[in-house]
Amino acid sequence: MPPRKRARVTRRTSNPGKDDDDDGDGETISPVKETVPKKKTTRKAKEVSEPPASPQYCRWLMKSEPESRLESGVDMKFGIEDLKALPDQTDCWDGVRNYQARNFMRQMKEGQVAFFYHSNCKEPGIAGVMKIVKEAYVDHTQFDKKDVHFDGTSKADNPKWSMVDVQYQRMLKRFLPLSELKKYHLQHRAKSGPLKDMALFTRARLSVQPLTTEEFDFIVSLEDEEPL
DNA sequence: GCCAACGTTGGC
DNA sequence: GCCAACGTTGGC
Repeated sequence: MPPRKRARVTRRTSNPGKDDDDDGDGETISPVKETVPKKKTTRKAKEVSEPPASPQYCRWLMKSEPESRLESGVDMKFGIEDLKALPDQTDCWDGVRNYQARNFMRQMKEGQVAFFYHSNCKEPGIAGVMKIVKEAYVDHTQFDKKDVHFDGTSKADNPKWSMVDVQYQRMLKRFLPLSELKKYHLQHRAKSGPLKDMALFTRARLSVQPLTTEEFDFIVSLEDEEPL
């Protein structure tokens, strides 16, 4: 991994008390309902604790700030151009300090794709596409006292935070501004369309969020449309 | 720079 | 376990 990483997104040092909530990702967004096979006397508790029956997503959206902003003296800037400029155009997505976002990263599988979203900037929106090239592993910055995202409550034998590696794939043919996505979202909410429940609007502050394939495909199709 | 939305903390 | 205070995210 590259030398100096700026962080992205959610920081927050949490505390020992309530940590680990495994993974469930409490969600309200679940597209798929799961019927729990409760019956059966023959089967005992299946394996240990179940991997929570969460719907499995395979498309993602990840936010990062493309413009300079100092946080504790450290520049948080990391836009898609910065990812593209790295060796192998690959980087680890460190610094996520929000349980829901972390849990989504833990669900990511190698080869899946994610939108690179530019947040907290002049023109927020989706800039391009990247690919997950390494599944969730320990985010080392939680143990680095010098890092902005150091978390003193995380223990080496039970690390709290994870990250994945992402690789630049391509820019979108045109930048898709949040304002445009929002128009579609409102339209689709009124008439029912693919973006009616998009997490970008229903869970505004989530820095790592899932997309259904319908949402993803619709958004990609906008590349060839005139700006709304 | 403002501030609404919302996650986290911690007293009780 | 409730909930008020607090801190952060991120659009505008």
